[in-house]
Amino acid sequence: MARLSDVIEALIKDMIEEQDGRVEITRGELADRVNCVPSQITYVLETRFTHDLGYLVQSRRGGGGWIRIERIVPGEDKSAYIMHTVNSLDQPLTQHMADIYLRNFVDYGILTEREANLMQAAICDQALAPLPRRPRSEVRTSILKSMLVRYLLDYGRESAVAERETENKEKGGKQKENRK
Amino acid sequence: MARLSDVIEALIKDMIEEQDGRVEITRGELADRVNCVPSQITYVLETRFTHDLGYLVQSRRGGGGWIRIERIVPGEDKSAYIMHTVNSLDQPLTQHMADIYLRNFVDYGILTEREANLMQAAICDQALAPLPRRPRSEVRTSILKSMLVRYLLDYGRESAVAERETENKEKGGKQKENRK
DNA sequence: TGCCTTTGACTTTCTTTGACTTTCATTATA
DNA sequence: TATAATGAAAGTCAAAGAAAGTCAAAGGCA
Repeated sequence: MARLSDVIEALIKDMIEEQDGRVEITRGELADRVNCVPSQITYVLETRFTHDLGYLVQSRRGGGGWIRIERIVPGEDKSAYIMHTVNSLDQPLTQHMADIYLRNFVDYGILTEREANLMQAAICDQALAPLPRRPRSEVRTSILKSMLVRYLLDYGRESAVAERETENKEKGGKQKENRK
Repeated sequence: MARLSDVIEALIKDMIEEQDGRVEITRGELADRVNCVPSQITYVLETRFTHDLGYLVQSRRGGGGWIRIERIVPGEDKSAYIMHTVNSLDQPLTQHMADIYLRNFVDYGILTEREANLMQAAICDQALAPLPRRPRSEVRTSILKSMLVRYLLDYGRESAVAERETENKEKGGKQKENRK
């Protein structure tokens, strides 16, 4: 018998598929649809929509609150490389090690120097100075993963837009703004 | 959707933009336009138009009273705007507050959406999840500042390169490709 | 038996509302 | 003319509302 969590997972994935890689909905509404308590949604998001799997999850509390789940566009050239790194990252990272990863990305033409610099600024010792060493290296890993997935997400969208535009041009059709 | 506060925020920003960086209006009239109680305007001003975000809000009570909202830093000078933020930021930031800062940058064309997204990924709750709430907000401030400063550094370098290239062109000299 | 799942009571974060207070300009009054 | 009354603002603050988050206990299943 299908576990509830599996049903929720499938539902979310369907919605993501239908909606161009991104869902925004209230946790409560999602819970209503499958008749479960809201906290179960949280559980599913935490266990099945992780960075490693290429998802970003955000939320906002209070009136008008929501949860948002976004997924990278798989199958791009870059994405395999970056996701491979994301998946292999599971140990705490020193700044030095993180720098090496970033340098590699630049050397292989995956990231521009600017992009790498920005990421470096987020995970350098100075930025994380308020933290003791222990959680510092842990959170460094987490931040790096988050940024890499985000990068991929926007990168994928951009190429998708570019493709669509090329198609339109080929068809000689006129294009209209389709991003809100 | 349509959180009232968001509508009010957008409305005020539009008015500021149209009127060259400053609006003067009665709180009551603003409230009437969006059909809310006047104190909600106060709430929006307090949360979205603070000094740190680059605004100066003044008001006068009594008959003929008004509120005035003004951008502190002129819109054209991107680096001044970012520096203002870096300098005035020193309180711990919730993700929600950080998002407001980033959206402000995007609204004024200081960061592209992608750049803001990338920064957002570095300071979102999901990325900082390994941390307990207390140090989390503190380190968020620190990371954001670090990224903004780095952004400025590279931004400066880039405009310096652009300038140099212009100079070279003017001299008719040929230029070396030194940046992607 | 040990790991997932499921549940629900309780907490925290944001937003909206409204009753009450303070301040100011204008007008009326002594 | 000096003061008092009036009305028109904005300010304050706490309560109610609307979400999501947390966490530990209970339930299943390999």
